[in-house]
Amino acid sequence: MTSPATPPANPLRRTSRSLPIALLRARETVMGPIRDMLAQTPINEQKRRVLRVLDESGPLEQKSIALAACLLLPSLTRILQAMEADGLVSRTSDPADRRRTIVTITPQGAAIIADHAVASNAILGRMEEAFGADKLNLLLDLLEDLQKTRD
Amino acid sequence: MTSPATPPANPLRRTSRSLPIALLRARETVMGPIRDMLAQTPINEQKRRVLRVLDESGPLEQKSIALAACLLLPSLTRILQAMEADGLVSRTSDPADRRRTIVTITPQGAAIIADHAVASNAILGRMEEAFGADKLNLLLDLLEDLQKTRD
DNA sequence: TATTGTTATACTCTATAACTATA
DNA sequence: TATAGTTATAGAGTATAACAATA
Repeated sequence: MTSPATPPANPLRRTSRSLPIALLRARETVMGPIRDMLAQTPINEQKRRVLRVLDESGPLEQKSIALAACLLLPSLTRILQAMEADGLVSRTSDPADRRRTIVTITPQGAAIIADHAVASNAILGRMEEAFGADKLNLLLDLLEDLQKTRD
Repeated sequence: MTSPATPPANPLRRTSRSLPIALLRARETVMGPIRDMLAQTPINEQKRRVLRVLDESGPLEQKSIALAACLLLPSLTRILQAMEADGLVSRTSDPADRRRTIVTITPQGAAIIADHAVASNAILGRMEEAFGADKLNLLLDLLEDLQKTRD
């Protein structure tokens, strides 16, 4: 006998089929070489996400940055204070709605992201080779779709 | 004109096509309702991962738990001490190699996981409905494949 | 009255190194 | 000499609430 006569009424999925766990494991796999790269630069994962978002979208209010970079506003406040002190971003209050703070990436901040691009693309290239470019694109399509269900 | 005549030499992918960022955003999307569920139970995300892994695999040494649950060994040490004090797991040293500690889920630990199953499966059911069961399975297949590239 | 962002606080995980016990 | 796990420590993110300024 290798299994009970009656399975549990509400069995949980195997952890490899649990989306939260599978996403986390996949992210750890992917982040390994990227963490090695970041260790040689003056920013960490969170600051890199903030710079990537600003570099892509242009100046943004903090609430939008928090959503796009997956950070809570109190965390982002502290991170941006450090980044502003380091000259990576600048902040001005929005003249149209002075509750809002508009954050802009500085040339120094953009330079760090540009410096990462070579190493970053090399890491992705190796991953495409190991995993398959078609599968990688399909995976990114599905992840993008999934994000759209976030209201 | 909507784009510069010559793009940067090493442009970075859009953040929605950056695998680390896309995986993180997808995970945040998925974890929303699961965090609501966990808030009503006596365990947090990390402890739930540990219990899920032990419930699935049976007794394991800590190094294997750390890998499967995406936790560092020092973090796991502290988490398991709390979980043992709460009666969710038990630990014994491996007689075959006394450096190793074998961790086993207790009936109380298994009961917590079983209690989660109904709510957890309901959450996944809603996600299947919003996202599509076929796409979800394809996504899980790809994530499982990606994990295999982790050596 | 609601929203944006800041501050404060307690908790927890991360990351690294040093250490113990065992092999 | 290498490995499994623990301890120590510094740093940082998480989560929540309370608060200020603005709309």
